[in-house]
Amino acid sequence: MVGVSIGDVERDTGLSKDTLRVWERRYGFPLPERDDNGERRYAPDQVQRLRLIRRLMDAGHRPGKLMSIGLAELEALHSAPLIVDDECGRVAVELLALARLHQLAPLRAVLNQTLARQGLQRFVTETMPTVLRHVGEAWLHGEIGIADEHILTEALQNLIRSAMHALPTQSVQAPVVLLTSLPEEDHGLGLLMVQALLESEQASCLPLGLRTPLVDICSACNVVQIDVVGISVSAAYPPRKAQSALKALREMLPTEIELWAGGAGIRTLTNSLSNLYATRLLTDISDVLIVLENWRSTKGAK
Amino acid sequence: MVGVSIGDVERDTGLSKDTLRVWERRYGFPLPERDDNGERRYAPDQVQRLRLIRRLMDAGHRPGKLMSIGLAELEALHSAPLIVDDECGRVAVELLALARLHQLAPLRAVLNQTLARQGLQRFVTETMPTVLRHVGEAWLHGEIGIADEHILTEALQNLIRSAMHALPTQSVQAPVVLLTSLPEEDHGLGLLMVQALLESEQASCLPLGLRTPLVDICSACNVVQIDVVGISVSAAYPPRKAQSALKALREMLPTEIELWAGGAGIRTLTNSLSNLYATRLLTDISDVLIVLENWRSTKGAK
DNA sequence: TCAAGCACTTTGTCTTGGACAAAACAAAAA
DNA sequence: TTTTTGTTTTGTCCAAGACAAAGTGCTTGA
Repeated sequence: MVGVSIGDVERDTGLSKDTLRVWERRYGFPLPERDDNGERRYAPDQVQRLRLIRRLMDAGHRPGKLMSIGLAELEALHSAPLIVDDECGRVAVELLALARLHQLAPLRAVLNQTLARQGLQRFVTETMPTVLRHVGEAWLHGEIGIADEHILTEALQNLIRSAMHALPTQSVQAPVVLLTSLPEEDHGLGLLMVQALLESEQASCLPLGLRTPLVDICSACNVVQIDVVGISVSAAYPPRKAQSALKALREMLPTEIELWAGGAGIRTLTNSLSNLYATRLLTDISDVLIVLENWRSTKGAK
Repeated sequence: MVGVSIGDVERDTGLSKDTLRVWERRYGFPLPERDDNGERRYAPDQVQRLRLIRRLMDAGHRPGKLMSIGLAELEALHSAPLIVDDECGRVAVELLALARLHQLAPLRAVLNQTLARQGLQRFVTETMPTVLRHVGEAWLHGEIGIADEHILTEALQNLIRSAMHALPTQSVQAPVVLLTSLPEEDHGLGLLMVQALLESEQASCLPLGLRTPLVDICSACNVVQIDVVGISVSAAYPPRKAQSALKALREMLPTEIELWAGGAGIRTLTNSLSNLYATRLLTDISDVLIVLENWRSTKGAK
C-alpha cells in the first residue's frame, strides 16, 4: 500500500491529525487515498507540499489562501532569493556540497579556515545565517536529506562550542545573561550563536536550554545574580503567543533586569512590545553586540 | 480555571490525545475535571502520575495493570534503588545540588576534575550513566525543574565534546562507524557517549544525528566507506518497532557492514535478533569497547 | 524440555461531524 | 496614529465506535 498514515504526516510536518482532517473537510486539501480499512494514505508529493505550506505559514501566510493556489505560486511566495556570489554564499554552497558527500574531514577543514579568516563574531553574524538559510531552502526543495542537514549543523555546533571553549576565561564579568527559549520553542542553534557573541565580549552566560517555563526563568533570577534575560523566538512561534508570553515575563521579572528578545519570530511584533520598560527587541543577530555595548555604557558604569 | 488541557498533557507526557481519552473510557483514569465548555482539565498531580506511568510503561509494564494500583505500589515498581555511597553516586549527588543552585562555574570544575581523575572512558561508562539516572529520578519526583536538568546535560555535553576535540587527531582509522538513531527516536546523549568511546580508541565516527530514515542510512553507506552502522534505541522506543526496523535495516545493508545496536531499548529483545548475520546487540555502554576490540581482531587484520 | 502454532485479550490509532473559542483581519471611532 | 468593535478564519476538542497490531498464554508437536 503506497503512502503514509495520518500519524506519520503529523510527525513529519508538525500539523496535528485534527488539523489535517479539518483542512481536508474545509479546503479539499490534502485529499489522501484510503486503504482497505478506510484510513487515509498520504502520497509523498502531498506530504512534500504540506511541508512547503507549513513553512510558508511560519512566514506569516494563512492556510485559506495557500490551499487555493498552485504549486508554482507557492514556490514563488518565497521572498528573498539566495545570494551566492559573495563570500558567505560561496562558503555556504561549498559546505552544502561537502555535507551531501559526507566528507566530514574536508567539511571541518573549510569551517575551521573560514572561522580563522573571519573571526568568531563575523562568522556568527554573517556566515552562519547564510549557511542556515541555504540549508533550509535545500531541505525544502528535497535537494538534501535530513542526514546531510544533521552533518552540517552538528559540525557547526561543534565548531562554535570549541571556539567558545578556547576563549580566554576570565572571572565573572557583567552582564550575566540568562539565555533560553519560551515553552514549546525548539530552535536552539540561535541561542548558541548569541552565547558565542556574548562570550566573545566577555559577558557571562547562563544557558538554560530550551522550553523553560516562565516561572523557572524567574526563580533562576532569584537563585543567582542575573542582569539580563535573553529569549529566542523562532519564526515558527505564533506571534500572538510570543507577545503575551514576553509581556508576562516582563511583569514577573524585577525591573532592574533587562529583557532582550531576538530571533526571526520577533520581526512581526516590534511595535507594541518595544515600549515596555527595559525591553530590547533584536531583529538581527548582530544587534546583540549593540545592546551589549549599550548596556555597558549605562548600567555597567554604576 | 485550574488544570491544563489535553493538548498540554500530550506535549508533557508524550501520550496522545486519543490514548488519554481511551484510557479514561476504559480504565477510569485519568479522570479530569471539565471546564465551562465541557473540556478536560487535568490537575497537576494527575499529570505527575501520568509521567510516572509513562516511565513504567517504557520499562515494560502494561497500562491495564498500572491503572488499577495505588501510588505507593507504582513507586515500588521502580526496581533498582539509587546507589549513593560509591564514587559515581557521590559525584552525581554533588552535581545535582550544584545544578539546582545554578552554580555553573563550580559545576564545570567538578566535571573537569572528575574527568581528569577517571579518564574519558571510565567517565563515560560509569559516571555518566549514574548521573543521568539520578537526574531522571529527581525529575520524576519533581525534585528538580527542567531548567536544572538542562544546565546539567548541557555541561555534560560540552565536557564530552571538548574532550573529544582534545583527542589526538589521526588520519582516518578503521573501523568507520556511522552513528544515528531510528526514526521517531530522540535521545541523543547516548550516541554522543558512544562516539566518545569510539574516538578515544581512534575509530572514526560519522554521526548522522537523530531520526535518520533507513534509506538515508543506506545511501550514506554508498556515498562513503562505512564499516559499521551503530544504532541507539532508548527504553521509550516500542520494542516491536525496534525489532522490525533493525531487521529491515540489516537486510538493506551490504553484508560486509556490521550492525551494532545499543541502548536501554535493546534489553527486551535480545533473542530473535542476535542470530542475524553480522549484528551485535550492546546491552551496556561498555560493550562498545568489547565489540570494537572484537571487530579489529577479526576484520581489521585482513 | 523446548520451539512453534493458534486463540484470546489488551491496547493504540483511526474514523465521523459537530461545536466553539481564540486568533487574525478589517473597518470604524477616538 | 492608536484603540475599539465586529466579522471571518482557523485550530482544538468532543463522542462512541471500529479494527488491526501487539502482547499473552495455552496447546501441540518434536
